[in-house]
Amino acid sequence: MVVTAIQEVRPAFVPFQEKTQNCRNCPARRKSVCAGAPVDELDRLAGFASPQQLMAGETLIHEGDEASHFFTITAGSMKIYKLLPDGRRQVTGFLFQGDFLGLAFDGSYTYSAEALTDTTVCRLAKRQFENFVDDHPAMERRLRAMASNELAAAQDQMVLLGRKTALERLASFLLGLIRRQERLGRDGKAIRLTMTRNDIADYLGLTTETVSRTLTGVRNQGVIALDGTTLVLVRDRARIEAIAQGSC
Amino acid sequence: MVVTAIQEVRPAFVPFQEKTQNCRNCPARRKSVCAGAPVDELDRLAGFASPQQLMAGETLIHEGDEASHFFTITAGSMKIYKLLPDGRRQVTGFLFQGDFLGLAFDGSYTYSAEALTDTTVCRLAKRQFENFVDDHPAMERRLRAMASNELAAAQDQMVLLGRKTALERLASFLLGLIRRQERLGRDGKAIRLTMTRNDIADYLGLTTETVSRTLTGVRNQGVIALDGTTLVLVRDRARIEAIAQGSC
DNA sequence: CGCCAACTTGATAACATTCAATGTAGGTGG
DNA sequence: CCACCTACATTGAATGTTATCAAGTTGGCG
Repeated sequence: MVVTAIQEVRPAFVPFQEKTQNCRNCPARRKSVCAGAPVDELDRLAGFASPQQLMAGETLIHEGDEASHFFTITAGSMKIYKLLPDGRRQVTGFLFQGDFLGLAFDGSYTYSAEALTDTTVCRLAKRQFENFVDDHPAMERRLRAMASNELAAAQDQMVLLGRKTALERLASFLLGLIRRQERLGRDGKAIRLTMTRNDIADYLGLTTETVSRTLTGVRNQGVIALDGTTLVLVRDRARIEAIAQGSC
Repeated sequence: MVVTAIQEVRPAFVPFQEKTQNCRNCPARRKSVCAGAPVDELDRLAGFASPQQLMAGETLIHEGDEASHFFTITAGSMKIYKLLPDGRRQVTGFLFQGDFLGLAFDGSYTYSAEALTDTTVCRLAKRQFENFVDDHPAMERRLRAMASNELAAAQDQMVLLGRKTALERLASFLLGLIRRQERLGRDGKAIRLTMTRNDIADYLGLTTETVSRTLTGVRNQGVIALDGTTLVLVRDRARIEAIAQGSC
């Protein structure tokens, strides 16, 4: 039953087939920056927007590359990350439907982005998109709101990385996934992890081994159950919240 | 000689005396969000802007309080931080002239802000400021640009907190101060630390002791020299950059 | 059915924290 | 003006959480 619900989250990959993007039918429009565009301007928007399919594991942008496009995630999930010269990696976020890539740069991308699952993004020509935004204050406002929200989330993540224990980090991470799922109208009782333990580790500033051990720990305490390695069943949400806050 | 230059950075505290704010003369205008306001609208802006003086150590906003105002730093320096219930603290940023407080919230402040030195801020009534911004696209654009820059900086800080060693964190921190000073047109050979070791520790996700030890370490290696506890003399900037990147 | 990547588990080691004591500087009052 | 007081900073020793190194195990997929 629960499993059935989850399978719906991960449908067989059916990419957009249309060659010309039609923004009116876009499943992500209301969630994305495009919700700020008036309906009668959607065709102009479609003029410089094109869908792009990514297979799981495919890289969309490389940190440092010249930024010629913005992107909105239409379907699927991605991770964004930064690398140190010696290969140490910090995942700065996991992105889902409606999320925007490219808010922060000055000519070149400041992070790399890779698809976690099969993903569809909407590719927006930078120059034309910027002109469009200049003509639509509601869009500009929405971009700022999105940037502000991301900034607040980034500050929460700084608290996590700077001051929380491994257990608290993992609980905070799970809670974030639960809340996101609830925001999207689904219940937060079962969470499908679309990223590897290594991705989670690089997001939480830990190692794969510590993530694995900590996950086993909370499972043994009955806070969660695991069905396979990717399906987390939430048994005691209140406990997760308490741990995440550090009141434990 | 160097000390003389530094003393100019920290003049005796002479607050604005004017009761009515005059945005035209504002020393921070060109650096701040207000640079996006047309000159002939500065008087309207001044109508809901009032200067406020803070003594070193004074708290301007408390995380969680209802947000009724935005602020721009006119002179001085502040720290912004978040607390966990048990008192663990993460400093999410140090703010200086021209910086804006309040980019990210939804009714209430998401962080606390405290003056490091005697500081003057420009207090902006939230509602009226928002209306003003709605009427001035250039201001909206500037707010977004500022949010984007802060977001990029926040992502850099995530890399620091999640993946760098104590030594690398300290070098990154010093480099940030050096670069900011250079951006402001002064040379980066001497840096006055306006924050305590504890503030630095809470910014870098370390303890006071580790910051102190690490600082002593780089001093003993000749990378920097210390004059008292607050004046850092940069001896080997290239080395600091190399360490900060992790190539060491 | 078997392979390979991902995951888990265990033993050891390291870096940073914690606890503790001492040192130093700026500010206040006698 | 100096001594004292309090904050802040430094240094040392012991501890601990997480990383590292090293096997094994699982499970998804051809």
